[in-house]
Amino acid sequence: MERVRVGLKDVARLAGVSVKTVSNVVNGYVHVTPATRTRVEAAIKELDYRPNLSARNLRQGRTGIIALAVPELDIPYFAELARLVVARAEERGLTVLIDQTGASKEREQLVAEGFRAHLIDGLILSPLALTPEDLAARMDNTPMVLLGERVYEGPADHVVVDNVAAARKATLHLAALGRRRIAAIGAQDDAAAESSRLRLAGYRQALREAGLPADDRLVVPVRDYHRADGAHAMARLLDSGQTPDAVFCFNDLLALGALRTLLERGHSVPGEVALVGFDDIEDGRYATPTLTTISPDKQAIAGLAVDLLADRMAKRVVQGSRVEAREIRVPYRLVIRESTSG
Amino acid sequence: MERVRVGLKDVARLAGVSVKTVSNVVNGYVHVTPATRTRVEAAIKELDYRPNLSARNLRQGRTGIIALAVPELDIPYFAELARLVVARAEERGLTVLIDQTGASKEREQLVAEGFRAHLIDGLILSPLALTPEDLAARMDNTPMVLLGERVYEGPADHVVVDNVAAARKATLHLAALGRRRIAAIGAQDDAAAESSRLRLAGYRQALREAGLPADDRLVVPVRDYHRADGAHAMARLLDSGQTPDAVFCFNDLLALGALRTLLERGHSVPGEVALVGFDDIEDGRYATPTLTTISPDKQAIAGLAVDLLADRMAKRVVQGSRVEAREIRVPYRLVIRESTSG
DNA sequence: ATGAAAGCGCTAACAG
DNA sequence: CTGTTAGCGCTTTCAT
Repeated sequence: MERVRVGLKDVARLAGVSVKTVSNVVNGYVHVTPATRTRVEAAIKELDYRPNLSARNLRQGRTGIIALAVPELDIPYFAELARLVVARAEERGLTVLIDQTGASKEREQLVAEGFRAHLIDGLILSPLALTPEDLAARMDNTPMVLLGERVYEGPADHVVVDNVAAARKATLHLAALGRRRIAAIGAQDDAAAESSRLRLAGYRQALREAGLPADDRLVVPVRDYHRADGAHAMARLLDSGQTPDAVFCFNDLLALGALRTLLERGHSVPGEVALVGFDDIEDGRYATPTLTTISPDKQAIAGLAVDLLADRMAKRVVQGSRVEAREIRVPYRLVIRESTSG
Repeated sequence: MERVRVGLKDVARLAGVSVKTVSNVVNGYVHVTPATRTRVEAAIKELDYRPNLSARNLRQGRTGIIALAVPELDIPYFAELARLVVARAEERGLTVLIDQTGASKEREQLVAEGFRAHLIDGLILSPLALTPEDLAARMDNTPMVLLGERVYEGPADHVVVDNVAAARKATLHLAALGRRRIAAIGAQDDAAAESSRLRLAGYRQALREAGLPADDRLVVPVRDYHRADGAHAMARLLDSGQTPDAVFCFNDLLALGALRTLLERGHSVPGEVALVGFDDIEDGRYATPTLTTISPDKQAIAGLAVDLLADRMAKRVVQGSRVEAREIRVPYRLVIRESTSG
């Protein structure tokens, strides 16, 4: 038994009205007699009619779909963000489609250049490999909101956390504990690695303020921001003989990896080495010791990203794309847990 | 400066050919003179033409979009699955849109009943709250693939792991270590909680085989499968005076929560209490001690789900929806780590 | 308050 | 190998 394709026309016929009237009912217009409305609604239910979105989209020139482009969905920070973005979008009647860039410059560029043109109305992008120049040179004019530090002056909104200030705060916390040899894990050579650069700056600034010497042997570069990178970085640091008494890791995954290496080798945390991360992912709250970390307001990040994007999408319809780029700073907190206070 | 809406017609005019020819080029048809092709391609680049997907979809009756419905994106198991599904779908030219059901029956039903009708061509659903009856009563006939144990005989494919056998294997592993008081964390009252029911069955079967008494005080129910639930369940177990010498947790998050509680209270793992989880999420590989777990082949789950779905979508076009429901069993392994072998 | 008809951009017959 | 044309299902003037 094959379900029949049912359209507005069929509903109209059954209800004995015109297509326009059915459309009005479906779209909740006001000027419809209650009687007519009831009749139409009955017909809709009877036929199990569902509007064809493709047709509606074609007609209206929009789809109600936005894309969220993140490096990878199973990086907890982005998974948490994605959950919040999807939830907020839903509240606003928007559907979210996910693009995974793998932090590859090519994929990020593809996404930014709108390879989903005509399918999405807007884009939330977490650029990792794209340089400010790349972004400034963007041709596509689909509304876009960028997540992460501001790196670009084009007509795109940014939702940012003050990475320098947050990294400084994390490092000062370690210094205040009396730690003198504070290492940093998470430096990246890559020119595009904005947040790495900024967190490093905050770390160095804090050392200066605390009157501690900046020892480059305590700054460990990583390839990626995964647990494995943190574990390897920590191992390299220990192997080099540069045992620190504290480590600021540029994200929680690095910190969890580093923690693993430390415990594996019999170092006590925070006894011998104190540890701070960045992101406040749930893992850190259940690690042993629990992880001190910088906690950005993810709810705000996701909510604002969707709101800004929706606003820009609306504006675009009315007045082209001539809207000032806005930058919104989101609050963060230092959450002190056992890895610095056990 | 407003970008002009450019369509096939414009490209055709510029290239001096008909729309059909442009369409042929765009869709990579064979019968096009190289010369013509080049000319058309030049025009496309010149105008920065992008096909309007809504129009194409409307015409073809499909969208190339599939939905992945999971309880929540930041549950690591589902995040890992989502990453793999999105990646595999992309390989097949499909776009994935995410629905978060929050394991709510209402939301799951909405998704299964096709509230995205005409927007998606197919659906991959991980049902948590839906009962077999709910699913059997499904009206919508969008192709669907179910993830998890088979609970339903309708025309939907299933990608499953043998929960009973896997749980049995995990429990037998603990018994083989000489543990006698093996607890289980993760029972659920909910009638819809298939995998909980099955894992519990496997656990009990293993106890019987190992000649161990089944003590219901060692079976701890939970509300959800999050870290917090595991932590609380373990606390309740310890508080009840029923200290076990091993615990089989029905997923890794429960195990990580339980681990936290054990360490917090000074119990050694695996010394006093050995621990096994289920899912093999990355967290478990970096916990201290690292977590022994059942590792389902997630790559296979995601890949097969997409493949089965794509196959069913193709078949539907050809021959309606008359295809046997298929059930595919995916392999799993017991991965022994420190939490049972330290 | 409702109806009639045009057309969004594309693909697929059907011609040639 | 390429051109012409008819809709896909919907919203939206413009009438009534």
